[in-house]
Amino acid sequence: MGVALMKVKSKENPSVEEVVEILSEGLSNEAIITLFAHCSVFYDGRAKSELGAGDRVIMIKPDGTFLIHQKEKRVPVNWQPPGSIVSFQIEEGKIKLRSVRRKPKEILEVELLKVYLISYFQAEDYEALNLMGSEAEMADLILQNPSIIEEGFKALQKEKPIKHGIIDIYGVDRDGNIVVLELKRRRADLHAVSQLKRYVDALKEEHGSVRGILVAPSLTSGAEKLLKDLGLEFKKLNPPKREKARKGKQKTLDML
Amino acid sequence: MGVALMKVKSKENPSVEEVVEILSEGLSNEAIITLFAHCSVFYDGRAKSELGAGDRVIMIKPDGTFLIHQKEKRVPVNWQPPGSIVSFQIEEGKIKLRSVRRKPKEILEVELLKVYLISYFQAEDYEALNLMGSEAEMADLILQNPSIIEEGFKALQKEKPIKHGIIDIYGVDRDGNIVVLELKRRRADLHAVSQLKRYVDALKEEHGSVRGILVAPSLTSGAEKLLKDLGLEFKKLNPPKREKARKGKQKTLDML
DNA sequence: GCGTCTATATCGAAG
DNA sequence: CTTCGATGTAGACGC
Repeated sequence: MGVALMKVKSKENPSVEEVVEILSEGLSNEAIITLFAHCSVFYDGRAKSELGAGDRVIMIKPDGTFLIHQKEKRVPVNWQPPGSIVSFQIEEGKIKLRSVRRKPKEILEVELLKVYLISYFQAEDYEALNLMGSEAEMADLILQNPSIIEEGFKALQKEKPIKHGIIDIYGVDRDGNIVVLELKRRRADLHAVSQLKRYVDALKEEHGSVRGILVAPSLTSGAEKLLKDLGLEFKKLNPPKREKARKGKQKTLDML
Repeated sequence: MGVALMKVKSKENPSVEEVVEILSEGLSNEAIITLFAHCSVFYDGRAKSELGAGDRVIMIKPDGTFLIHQKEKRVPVNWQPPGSIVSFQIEEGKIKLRSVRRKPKEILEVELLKVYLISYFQAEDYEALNLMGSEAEMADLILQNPSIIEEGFKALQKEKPIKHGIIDIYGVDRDGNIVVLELKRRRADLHAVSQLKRYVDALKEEHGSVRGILVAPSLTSGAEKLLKDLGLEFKKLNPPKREKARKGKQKTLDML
């Protein structure tokens, strides 16, 4: 017995039975389910939280993602990541949604006090994001054109694992000194300087003189001071916004 | 002329005119608007991205938050943060949503090729999340009971600003040595050790011997090695999951 | 699986 | 406003 394959289904002010029906259908159809509901939320896992009753938007994705959004902020107030298992039960005439993550063990429970809208969407999507301006692209730019850093710079290795961490770019300058580059796609802060220092210190245990260069569009005031105190250097570089080869799944003949 | 104040409104497979109507109503009503739509997305700002046509869920919050979710992953594929200004226009019979952030200048554009569902929700919510198990609670625990760290430890200051950064907890041990605590609510990594090292180094410029203790439930293998190499210490401590005083806005008589 | 690191990170607190 | 550090960070990539 197959469930009707509808692209979209929705119901305003549904009864408990209708919520159960649409929820079940959405889950078995691998649809994205959204609810507008008055609800309270409980979470226990890496931390623990309680959220008293209020109106929220709930989204359940076919990959197990579970999101609860309040009317403000970019981030969900509570959530469960992909791979979580969602289920529901009825207690005293109210629906309780439950999402469980196995490792680490985390449980999210939503008590639906009133559902204003339930809907699902059988989304088809074969496209992936093409993002330009990442740190990876800064690295590509430097590897293709090392003199951007300084005349005579030669890049020897990318993502070189060392004793305590992984160096973004490892190379030598015109005088043969070892050079460590730490790249940041945005304004670099104290954290970035400490990271560079850690790499430089690790290499200094083996080589004599090691230069450390922080490559970023700019520095915070504190980063600039610390960099100077530690004898490290700064090279201004903006991340390039270049088109990349398409990575997303393409609709091919095989899929039809 | 006032717009009818409905808590929820929705329309499946709406016409362009109906999308415009519900969108306008939702925006002026300070509602959360969601769309199920086949769309393509363009973003330019701190980075730049393109996303070819596919089915997504779009959410627009009254605070300006703009989210575009694909059917997988916990995070939105594109977004705009709170404070952004949303608008729309019609081009060749298609609706184009546009969200602009002023600083940094960022633009998000969504071309709606087909809308399967549009809905809005006049959400009322006066509750804030009560989260237990944060780093702040570890700090409270230590300040209330310093011997948790070791016999004779005395905490002198919390969040002490120093030359390069801010120390979580600053104190002295039974022998009068300066002690720096760096707290982590989860397994501590290389970054945490580098951070502690930065604070210890800064204090060493003024005081003679300074002890650094990383306080966390556990350490990564690399963090343990680096900690030992740097002569720093580890104290195992789990973040407590304690109830906190309510912080959320409460419905009070004044509001009625 | 763990370890390491990036992110259009977002968010909040403090100066 | 900027700086700084936490986050139930999530996600990716390597081993």
